[in-house]
Amino acid sequence: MIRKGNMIYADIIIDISHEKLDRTFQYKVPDSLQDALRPGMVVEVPFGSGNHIRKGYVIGFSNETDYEPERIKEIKGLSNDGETTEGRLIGLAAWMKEYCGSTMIQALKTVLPVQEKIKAKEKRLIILTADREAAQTELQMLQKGRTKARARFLEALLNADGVLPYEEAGKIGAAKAVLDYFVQAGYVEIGSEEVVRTGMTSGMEQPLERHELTKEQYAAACAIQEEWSQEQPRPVLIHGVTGSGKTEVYMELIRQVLEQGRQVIVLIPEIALTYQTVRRFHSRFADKVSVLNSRMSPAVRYDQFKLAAQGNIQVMVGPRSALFTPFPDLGLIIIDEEHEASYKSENSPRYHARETAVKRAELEGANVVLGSATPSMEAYSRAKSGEYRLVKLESRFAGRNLPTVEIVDLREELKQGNRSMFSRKLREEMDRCLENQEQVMLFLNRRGYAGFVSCRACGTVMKCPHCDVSLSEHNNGKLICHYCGYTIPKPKSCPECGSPYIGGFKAGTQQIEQAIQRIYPKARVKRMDFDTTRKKGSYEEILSSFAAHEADILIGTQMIVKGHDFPDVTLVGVIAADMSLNADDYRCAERTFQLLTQAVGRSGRGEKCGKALIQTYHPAHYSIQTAAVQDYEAFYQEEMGYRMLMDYPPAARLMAILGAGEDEELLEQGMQYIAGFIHTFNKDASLKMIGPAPASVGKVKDVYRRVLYIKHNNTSVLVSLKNKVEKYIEINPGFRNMRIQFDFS
DNA sequence: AGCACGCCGACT
DNA sequence: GTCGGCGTGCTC
Repeated sequence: MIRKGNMIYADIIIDISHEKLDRTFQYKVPDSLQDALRPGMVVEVPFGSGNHIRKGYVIGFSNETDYEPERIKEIKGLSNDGETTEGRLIGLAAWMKEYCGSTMIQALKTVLPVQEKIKAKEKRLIILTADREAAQTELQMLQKGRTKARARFLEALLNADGVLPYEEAGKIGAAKAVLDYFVQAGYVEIGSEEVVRTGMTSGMEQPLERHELTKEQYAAACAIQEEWSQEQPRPVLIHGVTGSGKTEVYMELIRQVLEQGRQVIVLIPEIALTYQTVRRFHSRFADKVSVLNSRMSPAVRYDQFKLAAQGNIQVMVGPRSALFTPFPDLGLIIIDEEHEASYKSENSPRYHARETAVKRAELEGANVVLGSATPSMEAYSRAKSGEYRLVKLESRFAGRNLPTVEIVDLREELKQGNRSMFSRKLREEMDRCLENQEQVMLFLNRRGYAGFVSCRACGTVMKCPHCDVSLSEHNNGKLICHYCGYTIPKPKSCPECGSPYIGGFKAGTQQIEQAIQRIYPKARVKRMDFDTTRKKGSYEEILSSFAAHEADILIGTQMIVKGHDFPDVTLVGVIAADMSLNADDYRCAERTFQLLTQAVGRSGRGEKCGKALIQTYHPAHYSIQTAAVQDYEAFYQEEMGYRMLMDYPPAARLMAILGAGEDEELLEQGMQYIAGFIHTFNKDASLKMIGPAPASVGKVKDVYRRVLYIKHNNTSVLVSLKNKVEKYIEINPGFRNMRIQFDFS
């Protein structure tokens, strides 16, 4: 945050330990601190009627106040412990507020471990120190007198054998004053007992196993070290084909950082947080490692963070939120499978772990290493421009060859009269596999699926002429673009070839399962999707039972293509590559490429050679063609051309303004007003505005959603525009009954 | 969390 | 009346 001139007041958060104090207070900035004070700094301020000196965190500045100016106190000075981990995290929150478009409170709640009702991290106890007889006599005295609260309290304490949890005192109606009386009189003491709620660490001790790095892995580690020795080390992107052993390189880097006495955060996609991944880290770094996952209660999570802050662990492995582990001397942040969509937060602040990690590393003098077999367009374009350092791992483990990939044209199948979900080629291959007692995986890439309409004869997909994304079919029989709002009625026949076989794409895992069971009644089939994995642990269960060859065919969505090696799988069938290819957003080609590359890589991981079949109506599409031959570079070039042509990220920056409200008309009006307001800042027409349009999920629980997109090649232009819109919304009461959020990509 | 304020019951 | 314990609510 940049300060313009002298600021009179600073917004300060007092000690974040209590929910009630979870708001900002304004303090005067003394002249002596005018230049030095920055958001994230820790200061000492007088607080409350007793003017007790407390720690506060500076989160922003202003020149105005709603409070009576004469009652505003002055900051006493900088806290002597100056920079703290917490303070730096608050600096990160300030950045998130600015660049991800959220309120400061939302950003703080994301970044700081202390919130919700954390059951006293340190359990406080009231301990009776006087002997019981004296206490008994005192109790009788109190009961005779009018000191009811004191009597009540002492009685409870005696009944509890002289030890009472601190919270109990409040429950039985004994205020602080009552307690103080007894402490003063020497009857009781307030003691504490450390109660550490452990995560999941026991029973995993294993001997340290150390793998020798291959030549290539060693070279990669050296290249990264070389980058780190630079004056200003850049983030490193490891582009390593599947099976090239990125994890081994991570392990080596972690070892080096730990040796320097610094700590490491390892982010992995939620879906990959399996027992096996975790064990890998455990077997290498033993009790230095702790693991976070989103199923953990806030209390357990809090304890994990505390262990980290106290230096009891040095490596934290976890999903997106593990990024905020409060290590005192963070040395390295690793983000594995950097392209994964789960690294982007769905709630405000809608931060991306990659960008946020780079920022945190910058604030704390740490390094960042990203890894992927199919890097995101964002990361790879930065690596190309030199903003990131690119390191490649190109060879696979010996004996593991690429499976042969075949693309099946579903339009041909229709011409030949085959209207089932499985092409003749796929049937043939499945027959062969099952006969040889090998396993089959059938993959349905439904991610981002939103009901596109296509022609089954020629493959034509109904697209928006302005945004070049697929139109989505709505209940009212109309086709809508979720970027600009363009709407047309659903055509009765294909506008290209006139075929009447035009319609929505309907295939689910259940239908596939039923069809398979009809064709292969003897085959043992497992299905894996949201329904079958809802129960805790069932995800692991299905995968390990399939790995143990307890089933012949596994049908599933993207969950089945991550992690886990299945040595007996020799055939992977992608039922309809078009499902992810024709999603209604600009990233669908990228996602399809990533999913197909991963799916193909599942086949032939054992000794036998593997095969993969991709069924599609668009056999010539570049993401399918390049995925089939695993040519990332070719894909990137094509895709980047499209992004540049259409001004989509990373070629330009895209800010989405998301509106939600119960009244559809008011919401539409409000969004139009915002569009009009933005228009006044666009005299030079450098901003490209599209929409407002109904959001992808247009209505959730009777709340309507609209979205407005703004494109510009400069992030800071969009950020300052966001700030203007925020003010505009705050001033105009018409926006009271709708919620506005921002999302940058 | 800590402090003041104001309510209410008992005792001068 | 007035003293003092005890619950409530505010703190820039």
